[in-house]
Amino acid sequence: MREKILLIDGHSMLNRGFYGLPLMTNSKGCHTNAVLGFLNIMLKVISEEEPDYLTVAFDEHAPTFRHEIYEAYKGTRHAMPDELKEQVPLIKEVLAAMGIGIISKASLEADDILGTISRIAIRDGKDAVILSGDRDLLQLATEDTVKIRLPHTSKGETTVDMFYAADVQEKYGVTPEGIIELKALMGDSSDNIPGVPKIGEKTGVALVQEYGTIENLKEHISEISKKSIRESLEQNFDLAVLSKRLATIDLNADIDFSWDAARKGDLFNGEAYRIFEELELKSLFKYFDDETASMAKADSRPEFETVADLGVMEDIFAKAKRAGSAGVAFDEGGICIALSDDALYRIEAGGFASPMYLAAHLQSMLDDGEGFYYTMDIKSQLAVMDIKYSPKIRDLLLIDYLLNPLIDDYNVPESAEEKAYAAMRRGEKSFTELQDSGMQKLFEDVEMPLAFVLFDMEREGIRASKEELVKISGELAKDIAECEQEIYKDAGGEFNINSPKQLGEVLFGKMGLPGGKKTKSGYSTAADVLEKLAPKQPVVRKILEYRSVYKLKNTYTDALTDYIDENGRIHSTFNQTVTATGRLSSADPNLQNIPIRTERGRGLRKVFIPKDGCTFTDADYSQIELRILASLSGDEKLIAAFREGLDIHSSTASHVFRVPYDEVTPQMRRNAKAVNFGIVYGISSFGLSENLSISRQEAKEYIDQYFETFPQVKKYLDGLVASARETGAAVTFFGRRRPIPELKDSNFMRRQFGERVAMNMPVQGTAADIMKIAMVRVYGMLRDKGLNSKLILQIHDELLIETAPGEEEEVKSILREGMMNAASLAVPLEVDINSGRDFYEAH
DNA sequence: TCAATCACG
DNA sequence: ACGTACGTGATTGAG
Repeated sequence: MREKILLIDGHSMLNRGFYGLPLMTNSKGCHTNAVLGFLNIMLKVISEEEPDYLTVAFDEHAPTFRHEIYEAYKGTRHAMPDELKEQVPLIKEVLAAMGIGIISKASLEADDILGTISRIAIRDGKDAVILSGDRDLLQLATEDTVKIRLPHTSKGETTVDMFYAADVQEKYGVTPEGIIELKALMGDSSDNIPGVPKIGEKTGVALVQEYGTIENLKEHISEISKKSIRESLEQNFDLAVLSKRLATIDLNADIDFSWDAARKGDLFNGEAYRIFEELELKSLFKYFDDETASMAKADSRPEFETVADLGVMEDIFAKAKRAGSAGVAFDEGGICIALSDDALYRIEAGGFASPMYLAAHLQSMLDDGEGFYYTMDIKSQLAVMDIKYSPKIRDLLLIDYLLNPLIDDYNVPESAEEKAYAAMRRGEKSFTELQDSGMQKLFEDVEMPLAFVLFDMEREGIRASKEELVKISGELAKDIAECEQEIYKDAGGEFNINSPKQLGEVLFGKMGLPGGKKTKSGYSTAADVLEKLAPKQPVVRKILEYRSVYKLKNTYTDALTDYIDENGRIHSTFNQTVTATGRLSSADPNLQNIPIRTERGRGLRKVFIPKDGCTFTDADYSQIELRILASLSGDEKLIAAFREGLDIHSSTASHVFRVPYDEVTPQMRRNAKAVNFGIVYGISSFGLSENLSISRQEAKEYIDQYFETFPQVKKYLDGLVASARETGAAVTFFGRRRPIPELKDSNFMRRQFGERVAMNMPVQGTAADIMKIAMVRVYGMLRDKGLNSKLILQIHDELLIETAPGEEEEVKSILREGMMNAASLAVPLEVDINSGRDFYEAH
């Protein structure tokens, strides 16, 4: 078996990775998509080719000879985006860790290096495989020793095509050498090769097939029949000569290459593991054997000294109390305290050091210590040790979230050791950054205390009646079966109604319903599309009915039943670090999307009941986002409408449609309501027209009317976009920040999205801030007054309290006071309060 | 694992 | 000439 070398075009593959995967950041905000894309393709090809040698070639940043020629010609090069640039050193580090040789040289381009090594391989009797995203490299293919592999994505699947000389001939109609001539004529914009004007792929291939080389072509220009081509060649032949020089890969470059240095070793070694861990490329862990992985993990994990002696424990607590700052974390087994790199302690529970004893010591440290105590994800730790809030606790996870709410994984370590260590290492620095960004108050007054509130809400949970749920589920099942049969009858056969693909085929194909409008990968069968397409079709109505009932059963009744614990209660998780705007989210199960808009769905709320003797008290902000818009924009008319206590949608309708307030029709109010939503979402005439099923022209008129009526709102929204463009972020009234990288995107659509986000985030985010402040206040008042009522749910603008007997009036006044006075705006914050014997009644 | 769909604010 | 309303989470089918 001949030996084989895999040669990789570094920048070209990094480029492919970058544009092939969506931008990803790890918890440190560092972009890694190009690195991951590069590695995925490289590993795929390695497993297919099983090479004995491996080398990656990079271009140097300094302009090379061939670049200079080109720049002299055109004067520019495409700038690399920063998000890609920062990944160049990363991939080099990764490759070095994997023991893969890198070659680059100031005067050479990567393809010269690859070309030269491929010829060295031929000379030494070995095979060469070249991996690149650049078709230019096809000129290097030979009959059976040098093979070019080009990645190629279709339908989301990446395959790496294979080219020997014959394959090049077959696919492109020219020999590998002919590729050079072809590029000389047609150019290559991605590779900065100009080519000859008017000559594209088709003409180029024909000319190369006819004349072989451009030198020969030059002799025969007069024979070319097509006038425009002939003239272009006559006038621009120097461009062809230049392009040929640019396109020709050097096969005898002066490089340092040795087979020894290129030999492939163990790619998945400990060093590689650690660097993947640092970059948080978790999907690559699967390539490592368990032993390497656990060794690498142990190596990078800080060593904590186990403390079991009571005297030593007290010493450490005392030392921590005097420290300026420390990292702290706990689990059921004990407390980890990180004072410095050389002072890492794990205080073990056991014997006299009971969990209660440890909790008391920890609490005393947090209350009376001189410093600040950084931890990571406090809410998840409270379940094992009941610690009360102290202003000296600082949660690094919450700091990281405030610094950048867009990160999808904050990489919270599993173990208490690593939490304490990370908190110690990064705590102070990140906190300073937080101060510099003006979010200290938001952090200390809102997010930190809120974490403790949320923990209590999760622990309390909400009672749900299993019997009732099972009963409803049975009824729904019956309806589903009925619907199903009727649909099959209409469709003339059975199929899977839940498959949008099959449903589309039946509706628009078999049944020939009016043209399937919206498409992407087939027909859209979304409710609003079907509604517009054929609102009167009985099948369509049945399908929509089927879907809604099916959803009710599977997503709500059945799923919720499984979440009921032995005390008959459901405990959701309130995520504090997932949304881009500062809102909370609820999951496992999501209790923020329990049906209400249809009566049938709303009935489900009857299964949520307070514990025996209690009632529910529910409070929701009325139109909080529009009140914020009025207040922050300072628009007098909008402010006046709220101060006068008018119905805001009717008021908007009367202004936009120019009719007296009392003569606003329900239709006008509906339209105005959609306009108000549109304003908050960052309006576009298209979006509004879709939503209201009106023409774009009409939608535009509504919007123009709106802005004419409320000129300050217009000015405010324009200002938001302008300042977001300047600073790269949108900000709420309380200083919460959301970066908007889309505003700088080269893609028009994504830039537009960025503008809508710039308008929406300050409004939605300020509402979220106010609600969080209200929650901390309400929780504090319930506690300070020694009440037994508990805050149990938050649904963005709504709070639900399980109210203890006799506390009804006090709870109402706490909710009213806590929510109304959470912020002082130019318009009053109004709160609607209801009570009831179940969630249905209370809201 | 992703796209489509739909529940909520 | 593009192709869009803002923010979430759960379920399903299909690859």
